[in-house]
Amino acid sequence: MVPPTTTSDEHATQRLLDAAEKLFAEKGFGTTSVREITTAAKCNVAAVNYHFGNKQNLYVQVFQRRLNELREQRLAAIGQVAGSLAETHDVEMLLRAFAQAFLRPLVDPQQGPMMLQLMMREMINPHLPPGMFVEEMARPIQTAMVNALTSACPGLQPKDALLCLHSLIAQLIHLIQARKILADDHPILDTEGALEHVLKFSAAGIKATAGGKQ
Amino acid sequence: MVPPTTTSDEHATQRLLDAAEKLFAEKGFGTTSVREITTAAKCNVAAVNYHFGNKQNLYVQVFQRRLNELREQRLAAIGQVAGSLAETHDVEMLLRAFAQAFLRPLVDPQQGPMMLQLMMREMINPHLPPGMFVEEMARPIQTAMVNALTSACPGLQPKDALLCLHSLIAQLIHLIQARKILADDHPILDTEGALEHVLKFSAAGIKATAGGKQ
DNA sequence: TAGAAATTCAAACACTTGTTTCATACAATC
DNA sequence: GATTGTATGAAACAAGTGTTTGAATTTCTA
Repeated sequence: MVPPTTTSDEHATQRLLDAAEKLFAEKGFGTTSVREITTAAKCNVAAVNYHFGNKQNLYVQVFQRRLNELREQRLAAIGQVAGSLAETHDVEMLLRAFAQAFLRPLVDPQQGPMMLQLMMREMINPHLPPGMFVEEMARPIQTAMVNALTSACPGLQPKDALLCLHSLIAQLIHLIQARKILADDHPILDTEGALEHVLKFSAAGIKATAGGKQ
Repeated sequence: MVPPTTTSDEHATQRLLDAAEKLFAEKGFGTTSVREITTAAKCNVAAVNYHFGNKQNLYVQVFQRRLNELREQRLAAIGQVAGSLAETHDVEMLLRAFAQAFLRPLVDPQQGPMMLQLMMREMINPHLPPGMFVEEMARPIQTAMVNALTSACPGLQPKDALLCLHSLIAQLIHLIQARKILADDHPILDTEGALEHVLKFSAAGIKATAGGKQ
C-alpha cells in the first residue's frame, strides 16, 4: 500500500481536481472535455461522474478548494498591516502591502497565473452557483480593505474608499492581464516598475479623493 | 427584388454577422454552435460555410467589421480634444474626453455591452489571428493617447504616460465589468459618479507621476 | 425569356460531447 | 478466507459538433 501523501499517487479525487484546475484555467469550462481531464489525471472517463457527480460540480469543487485559502491569506495580510499602521496614516505603505497580498498568490509561478485565469473566466462566463464568488471572495476582501483604507486615510468617506479600492484592484488585475497580450510590445509592463507606478498613482488618487471631499 | 438596405431582410451575410456577434458576445466562440447562429439569422446550417468558409473566419469577420469603426471613432475623439487643448494643459478635461470616447461605444445600449464582452472574451481566449487585435485596435489608440497625454501634461515622460494610460484604461474596463457582477451589491458603481471618481482619481495620479519624475 | 450564376435547402458525414452501464479488481471487515 | 463496500475499467449511450454534398430554388444577365 502506498502512503496517501505521495504526489505521484494521490487519491484520484485530488488528481482530478489538480488536472481540472489546470485545464479549466487554460481553456475554460465549456471547451475543456471530461476526457481531457481524466486523461491528464490518469483516470478513467467515468471517474469524474463517480467522484463528483458531474462536470459542473467538479468545477465548483475546484473553486471551493482555492477560494477559502486565498481569502484567508488576503484577509490576514490586510489585518496585519492595518493593525501595525494604526495611526501612521501611511497610505502608500498600506497600498503596497495590500497589492502584494493581492498579487502574490496570482503571480506565484506555481499556481498563480492559473488562479487569475480561473477567476477572470468565471467573471466573464459564470458556472458557479450565483453569488458564491462574491460572498466567499469579493465581499469579505472589500469590506476589510475599505475599513483599512478609511482608518489609514482620514477624511476618506467609506463610499469613496470603495471607489478607490476598485480603482486599485482594476489596475492590479489589468497589470497581470495586459502583460499576456502586450508583453512583447511593452516590456515596461512586465517589470515590477509597473507595480511601483500603480502604487504611486493610486496613493495620489486616494489623497486627492480624500482631500476633495473633506 | 428587395432593396438591400431593408433591416428585416438584408443579405444573409449581414444577418449572419449580426447574429454571430450577438451570440459570440453572450456565450463565447467555443460554446456557440453554428446551428445557433444560423437559426438566429434565419439561414440554413450550410450558410456559414458557404458565405464565410468556416466558423472561425466568421468570427474574424465579426471583429473586422467593428474594430475599424471603433478605432477611428476613438482616434477622432482624441485628436479633436488634443488639438483644442493645445496649451491649456488641462489634464482632467483630456481624460474626460478620452474616457467618453472610450466608453461611449461600449455603453451604448444598442451594441455597447456586446462589444466589450466580445473584446474581453478575445483577450482571455483568443481566436483571432495573432496580433490582429493589438495592431488594429490597442496600439493605434495607445500611441495617439500617449502623445496627447505628454503634450497636455508637461514633465510626463512617454514611458510614464503609457503607464498612466493603462491605469486609466484599467479603471474604465473595470467600471463596466464590475457592475455586471456587483451591480446589486453596490449601486455606487452603476451611476456615473463612478466615472467622475475615476477621472479625479486618475488626474491626481497623473499629476503625481509627472511631478515626481520631473 | 432562356441560360448561367448565386444562393438555399434537407440530409448526411465523421467526430466529439457528458453521462451511464455493468463487469472487473481492489480494499477492509467479519 | 469469504464477503462486503469502494474504486476502476472498457464499452456504449443519445445528443450535439463543424463541415460537406448534391439537388432545388432563386436571382441576375444576356
